[in-house]
Amino acid sequence: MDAAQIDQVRRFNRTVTARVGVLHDHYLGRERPIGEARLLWEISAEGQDVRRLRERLGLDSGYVSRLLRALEADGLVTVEPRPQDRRVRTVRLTPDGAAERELLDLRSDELAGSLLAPLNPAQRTRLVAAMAEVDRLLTAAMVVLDPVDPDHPDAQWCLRSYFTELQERFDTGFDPALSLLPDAGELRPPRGLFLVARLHGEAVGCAGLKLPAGAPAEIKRMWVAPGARRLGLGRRFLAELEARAAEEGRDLLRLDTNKALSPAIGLYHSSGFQEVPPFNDEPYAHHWFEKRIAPAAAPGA
Amino acid sequence: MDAAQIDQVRRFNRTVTARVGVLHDHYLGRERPIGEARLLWEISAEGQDVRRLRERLGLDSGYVSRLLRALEADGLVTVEPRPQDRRVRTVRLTPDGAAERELLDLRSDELAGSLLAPLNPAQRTRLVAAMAEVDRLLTAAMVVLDPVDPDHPDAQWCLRSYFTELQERFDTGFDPALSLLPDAGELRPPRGLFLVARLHGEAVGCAGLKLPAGAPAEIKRMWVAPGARRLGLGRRFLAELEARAAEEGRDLLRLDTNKALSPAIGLYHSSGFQEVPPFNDEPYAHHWFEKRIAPAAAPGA
DNA sequence: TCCATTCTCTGACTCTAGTCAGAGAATGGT
DNA sequence: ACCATTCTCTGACTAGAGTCAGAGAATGGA
Repeated sequence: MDAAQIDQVRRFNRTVTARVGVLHDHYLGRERPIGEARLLWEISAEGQDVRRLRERLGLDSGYVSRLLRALEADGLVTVEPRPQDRRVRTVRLTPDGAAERELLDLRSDELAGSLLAPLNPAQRTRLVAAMAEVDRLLTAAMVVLDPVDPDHPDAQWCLRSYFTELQERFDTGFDPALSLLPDAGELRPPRGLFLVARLHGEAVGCAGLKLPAGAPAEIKRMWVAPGARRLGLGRRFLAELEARAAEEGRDLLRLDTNKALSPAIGLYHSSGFQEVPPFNDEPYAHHWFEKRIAPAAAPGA
Repeated sequence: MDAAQIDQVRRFNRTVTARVGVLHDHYLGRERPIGEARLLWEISAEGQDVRRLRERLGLDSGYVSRLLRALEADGLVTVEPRPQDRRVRTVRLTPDGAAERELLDLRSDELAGSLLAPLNPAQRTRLVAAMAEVDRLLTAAMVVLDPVDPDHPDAQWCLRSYFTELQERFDTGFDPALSLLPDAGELRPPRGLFLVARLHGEAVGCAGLKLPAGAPAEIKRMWVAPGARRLGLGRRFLAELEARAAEEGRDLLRLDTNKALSPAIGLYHSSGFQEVPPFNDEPYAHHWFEKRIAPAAAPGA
């Protein structure tokens, strides 16, 4: 990360906060405080728990409560206890609220239009393309990888999605019972670990690492949600697992994969993995890879 | 401007205001109200007129005054009347103020770093490039073209800069006395017009149009400040002047230029101008261009 | 059944941001 | 010398954003 890059990012921040940020608030908050507008914006059609709203917007509970009271008074939302747990309250848009949200969407369109309007068509095309790129990469930068227990709901959700996808993509289908499944203990310290990738707190991918005694470290169950692909997440998982295996003093990383997963195969190749003869009897595997890695001492913190 | 473009811009706005906007304020405003921080940020080392600060930030004069009082009380700035015009007051950073600004810069670097940190080098390079593009195009979109009197200070400043630049770039040097200079009256309605381009209220370019009776319309003194180049401003000037000449019922636009101004020559070619034999005796001209345009009725408003 | 915990809400604040009207000093043109 | 204009500042506001402490209802577990 060199100084010129930092510099460009700074210039970008300046232009963009000046232009987009200010306008955004201005457009959105025309006849409504932006606190209320932001809240309205976050309430989806099916309703949201107050708790979740607070988390997403990072606001004080008292403040959110007050904002909700204001929206309720305007007849834009209803707030009701959730039947299963009456402490938690769920916010829903009324028809009026939905209409108001619609209006915010319209404003958002206007803002977008005002950014493009002064440009000629060629410039517009280039601006939109560059924005898409920035959007994609900033989104990628917002993804966090957390080690979790394989039994954690997020982990379980990822694994279920993973299996469903394999079932669809393998021409033979996929039956977990026939596969060499590591039991959860193998993907939990000290025998391994399991990472979940999250975007805005929502799970969007997973990857497991087996660290068997007396055998090479092995990557298992790497999956990225369709909506989070093309963000370099697979590569990031590989790098992270490699670093962690290295910290454990391992010098070899391996994995197996199915021929149907061609993007993954490309990823392994371009990440320094070499194809090797089968090292296990996984019935769904067609390719086996390994990569020499540099073992490192565990870091201080 | 199609719906897909609008949509992408909206997605961008959301990601960016969520990520950059919020962080920006957060980083910048750690121990100081962001109003003050923004102001501090805008005061350059040589000092700024209060008026200019107000314009750049788009704030109420009373508000700015109050903010300045606060910064002054903290010993970060001094405010003194400008000797030539004691109504205007100039703000200057004290050493403490410069240190504080330094700190803001550091914060800004941290923010930039935090955006890049989770990415791999290839992604960083792409992000930075895309940001530069967005930055450039949004900046371009912020430039406004205003018709002004050729005696207006902004126009005069542009013309002086223009002559200085010609002096440097022509291998013969440039002496305005030898050139075919239109007098100011020729670039002022009804005999012509003069446009100034402004970015954040600051002049960044100019272009004049002669509309002589019984002769083709002629573009004169088109210049773009070095800091505002590569924003498509030259092309925009040409388009604007063409439209205005058309409104006046003209069907031919012409101009002359010096061989040293190769980017301009490229621009003329790519904007539909054809090189023609000399139509005047301008001693500094090597190339003469003209373009047929479609005369139009003057618009209602 | 009791008790710690979770979740939301209310009241009572503080601080920023920003607006508006008008005063007062300088200036430029006549 | 006068007057309209320009520029900055002050006073008097409004309203939005956000914090903090604590009350009260539900819940889950011992």
